[in-house]
Amino acid sequence: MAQPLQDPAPAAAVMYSSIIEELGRSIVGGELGPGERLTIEELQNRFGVSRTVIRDCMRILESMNLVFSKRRVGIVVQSPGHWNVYDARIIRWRLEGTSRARQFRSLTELRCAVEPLAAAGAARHATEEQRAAALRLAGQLRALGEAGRLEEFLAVDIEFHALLLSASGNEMFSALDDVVTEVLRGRTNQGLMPRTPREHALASHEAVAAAIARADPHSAEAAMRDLLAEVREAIT
Amino acid sequence: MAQPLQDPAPAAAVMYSSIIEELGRSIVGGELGPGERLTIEELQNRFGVSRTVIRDCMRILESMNLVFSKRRVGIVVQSPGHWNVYDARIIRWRLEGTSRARQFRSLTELRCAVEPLAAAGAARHATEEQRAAALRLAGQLRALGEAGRLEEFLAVDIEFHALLLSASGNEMFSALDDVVTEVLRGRTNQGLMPRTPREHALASHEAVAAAIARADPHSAEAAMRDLLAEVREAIT
DNA sequence: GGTCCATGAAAGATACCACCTTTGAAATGC
DNA sequence: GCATTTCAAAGGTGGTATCTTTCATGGACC
Repeated sequence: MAQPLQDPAPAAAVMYSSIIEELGRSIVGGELGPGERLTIEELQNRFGVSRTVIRDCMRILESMNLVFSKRRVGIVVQSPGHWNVYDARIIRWRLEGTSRARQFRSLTELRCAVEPLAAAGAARHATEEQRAAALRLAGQLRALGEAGRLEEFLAVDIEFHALLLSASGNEMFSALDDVVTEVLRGRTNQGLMPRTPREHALASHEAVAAAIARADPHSAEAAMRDLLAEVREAIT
Repeated sequence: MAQPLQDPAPAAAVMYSSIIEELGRSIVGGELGPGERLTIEELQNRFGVSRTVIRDCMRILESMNLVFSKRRVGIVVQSPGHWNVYDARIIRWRLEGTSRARQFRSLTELRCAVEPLAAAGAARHATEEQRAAALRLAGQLRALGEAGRLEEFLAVDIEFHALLLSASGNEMFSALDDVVTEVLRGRTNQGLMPRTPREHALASHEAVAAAIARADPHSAEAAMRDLLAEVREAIT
């Protein structure tokens, strides 16, 4: 049974994923502009794969509204206005490319819009466990923040916000947890965060958690708005 | 060449779209529960099409995270938590099915979250034409509202809100115009709207438009929040 | 006899190929 | 300038090959 091939890299996990990545990035990055045409045959040659694989890729790109295909014409790149900008892959590609700053700003603004209502929702709908968890996480945030342990602080912060979104009782909100995670992570990595979290931030996290714990939607919403105030100022 | 076949084409515009519709609806509607398995062969027989078509469909459903496929296992239905709930088709299917009420509530809440910030954004970024259009539409709303012409009122209302979203300068917001349209239309059709729009609604539309016209983000946001207040009360 | 791991077989997705059909843009003809 | 023809490219079919995962079988060891 000697496993001669220990090769841990099945690499070609799925053939098309790498093609999707490359084409998606080119479109989102703007190297392939709206109206530009591709053909299946051309892509076959370019990537050295069969028609089937290219077709699969086109179906996927089509369902993200990055392209559409017409007979006799080929595959046409769509203009940005048509893209499914909530698709996780498109969000990722935009954050990787030259439009990072703009995308980051959009996501931050979206977060600022959604989180206050998510907090109110959590105050209404959270389970007992979730309310307890919110208090616990807010406590950890203070401890880690005052100790200046930034990385752990970030991890708990992400957990805290994800908890609120999922407790909000609104699946459209919980689906945004990746967005919020990305924004929080980006803020820390870009050095937009103070060396040690401000007292104000710690206090408002605690206020949000407390309001959720005592099922007080109005206070939860207000506290979250307060928490986000400085974030909003930074982007406007 | 005599076209013997005038056949008005059995609608099957594109083959797979109807299959996607049917399967998507079953999954979203819950007839196909999470973990349930399908195979390509079985679907081939069921719909009487070739493997290629089924594969194309699976690629699309997969990219919406409604299913995932594994070798030797088949195609497995994903649990609702994984779905791309911002995909226009999924939103539509959910609104058609038994989960309509819940989905409607979620979308309304999302709208309430986003529109105030969109209004603020519009006050900052709108073009001169857009500012003028906002004022004009608000004026039309008053006229139509006072005249009790509900259908035209709805159409202009939809146009007004779509304008704000697209003028907001945030593509994540503008991508939600379908959502807002759907919510507005639903409110009217479900008889949630008063016979003639309330004075308060007319006045706050005007206030939003005026704030945008004079590039006053804070007032625009506040006026929009005021406009949405009664909507929010209705869903909580 | 019961538990555990190796082995093999089978099921079903992934991938490639060759070929036919349909569509609609563009060239051509009147 | 309109109708007709042409034809390139996508849509669709079905066959074959490959690969991965599961599941059942069977032997070894406790």
